[in-house]
Amino acid sequence: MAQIRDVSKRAGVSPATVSRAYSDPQKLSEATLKKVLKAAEELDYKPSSLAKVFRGKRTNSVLVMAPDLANVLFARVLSGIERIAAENNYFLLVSDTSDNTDIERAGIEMVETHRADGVIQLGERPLKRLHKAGDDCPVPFVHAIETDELGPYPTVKIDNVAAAEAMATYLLALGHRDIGVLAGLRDRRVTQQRLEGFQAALRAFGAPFDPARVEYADYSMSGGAQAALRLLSRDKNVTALFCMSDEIAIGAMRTALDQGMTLPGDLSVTGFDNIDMGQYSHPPLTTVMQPAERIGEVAMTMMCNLLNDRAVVDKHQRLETELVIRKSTRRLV
Amino acid sequence: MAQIRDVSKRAGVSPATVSRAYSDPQKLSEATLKKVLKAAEELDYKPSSLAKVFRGKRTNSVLVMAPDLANVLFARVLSGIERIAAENNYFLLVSDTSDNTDIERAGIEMVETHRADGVIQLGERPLKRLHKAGDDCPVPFVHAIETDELGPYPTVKIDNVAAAEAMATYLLALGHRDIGVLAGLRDRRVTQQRLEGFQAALRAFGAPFDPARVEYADYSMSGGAQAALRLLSRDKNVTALFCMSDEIAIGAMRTALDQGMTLPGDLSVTGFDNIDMGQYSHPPLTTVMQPAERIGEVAMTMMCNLLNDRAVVDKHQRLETELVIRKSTRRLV
DNA sequence: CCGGACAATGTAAACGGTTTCATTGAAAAA
DNA sequence: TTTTTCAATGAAACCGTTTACATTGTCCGG
Repeated sequence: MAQIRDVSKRAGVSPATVSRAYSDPQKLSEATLKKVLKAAEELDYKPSSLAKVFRGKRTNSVLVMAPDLANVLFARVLSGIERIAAENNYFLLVSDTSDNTDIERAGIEMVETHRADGVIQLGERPLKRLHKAGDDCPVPFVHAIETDELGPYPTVKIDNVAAAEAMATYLLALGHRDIGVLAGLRDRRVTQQRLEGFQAALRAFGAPFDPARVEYADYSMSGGAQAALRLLSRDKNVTALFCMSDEIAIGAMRTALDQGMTLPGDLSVTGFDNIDMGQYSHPPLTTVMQPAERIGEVAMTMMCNLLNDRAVVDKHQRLETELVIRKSTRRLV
Repeated sequence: MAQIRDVSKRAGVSPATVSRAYSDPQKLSEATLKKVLKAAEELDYKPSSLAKVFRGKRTNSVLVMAPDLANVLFARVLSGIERIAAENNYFLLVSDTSDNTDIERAGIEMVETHRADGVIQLGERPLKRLHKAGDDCPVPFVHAIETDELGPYPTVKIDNVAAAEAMATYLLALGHRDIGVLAGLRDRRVTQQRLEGFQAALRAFGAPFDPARVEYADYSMSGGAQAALRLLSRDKNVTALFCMSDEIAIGAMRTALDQGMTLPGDLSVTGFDNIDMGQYSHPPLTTVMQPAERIGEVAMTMMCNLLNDRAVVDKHQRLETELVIRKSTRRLV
């Protein structure tokens, strides 16, 4: 591969001039520029971005850590991040953190060792080192989706408690009082928040909250199916199921159907997130829309600001959610 | 940030010795090693992997180009790639190629310009430059999922025509003769291959193929729903729908249900890929399993071999598929 | 007791660009 | 004409490691 020196020789100029031809061409005279470009062309020269990056101390890439890439929601967020990244000429390093506990270290080290300029985290695993850093982050960091707003870094998410409350309120307004909850992983912040919202709605309606009507599941269809089975076989009186993700809801509906129930005749079911699938499930799923791509876009935009020392205007953004009413819920007569 | 020089000074050794403490410690005496490590610890020194990479000419990262990250199938493949990458200490650069036509160039340039050591492509957009390169690739390259096996680079995929033929055969064996086809994007290789398999099965059963019973859709649920609507309203006689992806099938089932048909009573439907959702659709979807994660794993394994100058044993791998019989199909009486 | 081999470490040259600072020459100002 | 200014370019240092080669010292066989 041709190098800058080869080009400079062939063009009869210094390496510095060739460099300038790429970094700021208007610094060069018309003639020189043309000469250099021609030589470069002839030698099929491409500046090694590695060398550039090394010199410049900027990798132009950011690390995205996601708990599960195969999960639709995260995939959509990633997709949003990607778009903004591409627009701003950043590359994305992605890592699927799954169950790995060393990930925290790894993520930060990526930037400490100059592999990435910053990191965007989607999952919730708390990064202790970032927290104790006080008000300024050791590395450019953005936390999205499952985050409290306690760290020194910017966050993007929806207002989970408000969204859950809205959904529960809808169910209550339809006349449901015996509502089962198919919660997500017990120790996840989102789970807690959505539960909180659910309870708030109950309180507002003066309805009691029965902890025995809560089942926990991982955020998957099979988890939802199993949790529904446990709940439904224990408690025949629930008329509605408040599920903390669309996947859980879809799994639950499968179980209900398998048990011979009709939907929403015997049981109203609500989801969360509004993944594509909800539109095509049977029955189509009532859910709350979470703007996943948008969250990704905002997160990456924040990162760009961080990296360019621009102030992040809105440090903790909460994006709007929206109730999506479809056919999996009905008024209780 | 502390540098190697700082550490070397504090430990009273040369930078080279510090370097060796990390790259091959057994070259150093017990005492020196301890001294160096202690100094490094005290200074919180982390070798700049950027500098290392620059010197070593190896980035230890590979670029993955996917047509659509939000698509479950690709997300799963990516997930498989990630696992193997992590095992081998590679990082993943991912880019969503979507509709961008300049991507070919970009991908190859990434390695030419030393941002990545190799590229794994999932989509089918043909890379002309690779093709004309003859028998050796200009860059380490692996093509997965939607690929012919013509290029000089290794490929992983399933045998789409055989799989489609198996599925169609199953439908024919159930007694179906009037089978509509909900194909994917017309110009995609997979689409062609699956259609070919379908036709082969018909031939084997001596059944005629009616091109008017083929509708094309993008590989999405909404595409499937629309295509089904077109086909079903034009042709009342089809007793089965052969869909080229689970998404298409799920969309089609929605349409059928909305038209008041019962499934599989009035219409048998088959999918392709075996995404999770198929298990939970209504009715559960008969489909052909495509080992997406495995494909990712194999692809990344091939890449590792390529990058370590190990021979790629099986240049063109075709992974096993499997018919998954569920409830969306029934015998025609 | 000496030369050779080897283990442990140091020296300095890469790696391939960018960037600061210096130089040159020509145009503009005096 | 002389001085000033500025645009265009070149020379060389620099980014932070690795590594080929050189050096030192020790141990061992002859």
